[in-house]
Amino acid sequence: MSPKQQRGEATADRVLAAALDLYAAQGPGGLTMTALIAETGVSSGSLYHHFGSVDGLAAALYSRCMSELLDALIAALKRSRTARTGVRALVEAYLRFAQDNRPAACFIHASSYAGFLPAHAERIAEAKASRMRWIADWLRPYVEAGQVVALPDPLTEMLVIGPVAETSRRWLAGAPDVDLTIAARLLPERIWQSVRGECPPQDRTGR
Amino acid sequence: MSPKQQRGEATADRVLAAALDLYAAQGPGGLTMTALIAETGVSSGSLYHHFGSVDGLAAALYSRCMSELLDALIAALKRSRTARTGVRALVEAYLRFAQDNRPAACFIHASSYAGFLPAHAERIAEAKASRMRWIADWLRPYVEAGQVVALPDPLTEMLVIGPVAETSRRWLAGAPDVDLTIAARLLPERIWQSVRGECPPQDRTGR
DNA sequence: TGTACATCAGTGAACGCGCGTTCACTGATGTAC
DNA sequence: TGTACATCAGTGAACGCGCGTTCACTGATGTAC
Repeated sequence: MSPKQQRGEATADRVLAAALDLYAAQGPGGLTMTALIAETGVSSGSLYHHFGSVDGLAAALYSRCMSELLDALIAALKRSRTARTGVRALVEAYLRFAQDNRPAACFIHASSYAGFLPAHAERIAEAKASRMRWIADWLRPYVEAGQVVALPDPLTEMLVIGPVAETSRRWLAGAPDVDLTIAARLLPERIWQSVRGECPPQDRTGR
Repeated sequence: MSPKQQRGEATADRVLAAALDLYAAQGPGGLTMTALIAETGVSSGSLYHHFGSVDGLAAALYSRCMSELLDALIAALKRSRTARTGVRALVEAYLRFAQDNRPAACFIHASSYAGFLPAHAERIAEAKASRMRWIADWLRPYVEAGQVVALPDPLTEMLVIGPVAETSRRWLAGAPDVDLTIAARLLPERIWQSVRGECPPQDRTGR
């Protein structure tokens, strides 16, 4: 299922790229084996050799797109030195990812909690878990210091990701009243207000 | 397309109810004309007489579910007398709706921005628009008084709905770490913090 | 360096199934006079 | 109150299409001796 030769990996990559294009161009329902075979020239047998089924292919694509998104978020966090700038950077990075990687963002938002997920849950969790842990680890010290509010497990994530996910979703759907540039300017501070703790930071280095 | 006789409306209702059940039981992909015909005993011709196509049926179902959700939110707002309690009530009502109307919430969250929406956009907007306007009208005075932050059009909605939509979505997908009761206790105040304005309310009537 | 062999990668015709949709039709309901 | 007629509601057999998947096969790659 996972390629053991270079050319195998190459074709798998090529197929996934084409699948994403297809999805972006035709929407859900455009992503079919038949279309993928026609588009890439790869044979059906080869497709099944690599992905096992349509759901397997969708899961692989989802896993890949989600990893890219999380990597973008992590990269943004790495540049941040305070809780506030970190949270703000997370928000900005998410919105920028949606703008720069429309097809991937589309696929992620449409397939979250879709049919193929239960079947390939482990495969997907594998890619997500370590990256989510990294983000949680980054945040933890600030929570312990009281600069970020302490909430049961996924609630802080909901507060930060919720508004940007909803904004992205609506923008991706083509809503004319959503402007990602304006959102990226105004949402970060508002979202920070929703997760900031009672204690301000003790020491302020830098300007 | 819209029924002109009582029995017509009755069957349309019965079909939509069955469609929602089918969706809840089998997920997306379980909602097919074939399955609906088998489930309800209504003939295919009758189905097309009322809904025109599968997409038309999905649009009608979406429109109905969304109206129910928005009505629940409006009902919650009607009981509120301050900006803070209103926003908190909105959050609580959304989460309660998800818990009490799982199939409807499922369908709404999965189909938002799905394939059938562009085709039947007007039909859906019609049901949504007046209710959304009601909510916007409720909020406006508080925005003008500075108790709720003034943001470009959909951003306040994103801040309020985003976290609860994301929380519902994950709970509906069966994530074990999401507890709607805990969310309903902790999210309202946090979300209020994200949309509150600079000016506290001038007069406080009541206790 | 050459050969033998196991594994991986890729082919493409063929399959059956269930999907959405159509259409000529019958039966029920309401309305006008 | 009765009749005629238009419209609405509902039937169900039949259609073709494109989907996901299989399978017996060939070709390429890497590895062991």
